Amino acid sequence: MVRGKTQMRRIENATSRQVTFSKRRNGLLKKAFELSVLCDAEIISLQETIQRYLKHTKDTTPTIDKPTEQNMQQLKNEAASMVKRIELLEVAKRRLLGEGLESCTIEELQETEQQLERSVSSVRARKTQVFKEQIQRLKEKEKTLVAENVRLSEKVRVTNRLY
Amino acid sequence: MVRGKTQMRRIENATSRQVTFSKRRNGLLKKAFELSVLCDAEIISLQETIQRYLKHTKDTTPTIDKPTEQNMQQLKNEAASMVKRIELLEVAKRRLLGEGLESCTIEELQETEQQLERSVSSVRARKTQVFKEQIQRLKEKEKTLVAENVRLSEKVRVTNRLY
DNA sequence: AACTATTTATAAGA
DNA sequence: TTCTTATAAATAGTT
Repeated sequence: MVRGKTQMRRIENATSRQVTFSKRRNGLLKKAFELSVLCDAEIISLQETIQRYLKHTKDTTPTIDKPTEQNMQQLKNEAASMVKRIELLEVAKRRLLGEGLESCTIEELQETEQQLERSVSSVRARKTQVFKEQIQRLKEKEKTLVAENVRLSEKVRVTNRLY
Repeated sequence: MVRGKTQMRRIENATSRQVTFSKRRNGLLKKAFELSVLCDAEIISLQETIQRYLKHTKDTTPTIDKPTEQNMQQLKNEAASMVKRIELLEVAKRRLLGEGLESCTIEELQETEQQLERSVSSVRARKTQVFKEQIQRLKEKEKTLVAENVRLSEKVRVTNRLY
């Protein structure tokens, strides 16, 4: 975040990690406190705040208009599954970022490695394609420009003959 | 905190308060997540992190379980940010899987390629480490077995001398 | 929802 | 750990 944007990945050096943790924790606590002062009515309690963070159902929930215990419960259940989904996605993403590998078996590591190799291939193939398309466009442009030049040259020659 | 430092006290205007709450909460969650990524060993999980920090927020009575229109609306609002988060995670994951690259710019492709290369390196490094540990364990086992063999051989020799 | 002028947070260094 | 400082990030008020 400073002196050249840091990568959003696990800090490998244990000391730096501890220092960063300490600093950022202080920052986070400060901001949480500020939020509680500025908006106190909105921060209801620890648990609720977390639940709020965890909410949602797209349109799987047919517009619940009546605020009943049952509807509230349903929303909360859906929230729970959303959370689970987010956690799974985060784990998968982290693995693809090459993080949190300590808990992987050799088989999982192999599989991840192979997947990453496939991914790299796809990305490179796409890059090549994009470049080729760009070159193609440039060549076509060149062709029309050359044609235009020929046309203009001819015009100039004709004009010169007239004078 | 901008355009003339704001006072650190409850925002009286309900609309402003709601807006500020929403903005700052997003900031807080983002920072909590960053902390969890940067210092993962120190942080158990995103949720716990948030819990930990929001513990310090004012504990004005939980109106939480009462099914009021307001609470329902809150739940629905929170839903939106969850969905957004899931969508972002899915996009990120797909990209790391080498899918859905059509919409990427060359720069994005380059960045993804580099990230994938870093990931592959991490995975391979971890594999190497696991193998080395395994070999180390086997060598130690070997050593104890050899020692045991020596001991047994000696015993046999002594025994043979007796008869 | 976006913008932007400022404030705030913070990474690295001392 | 604490302080400093250059720079990145957050955000209050505005549009």
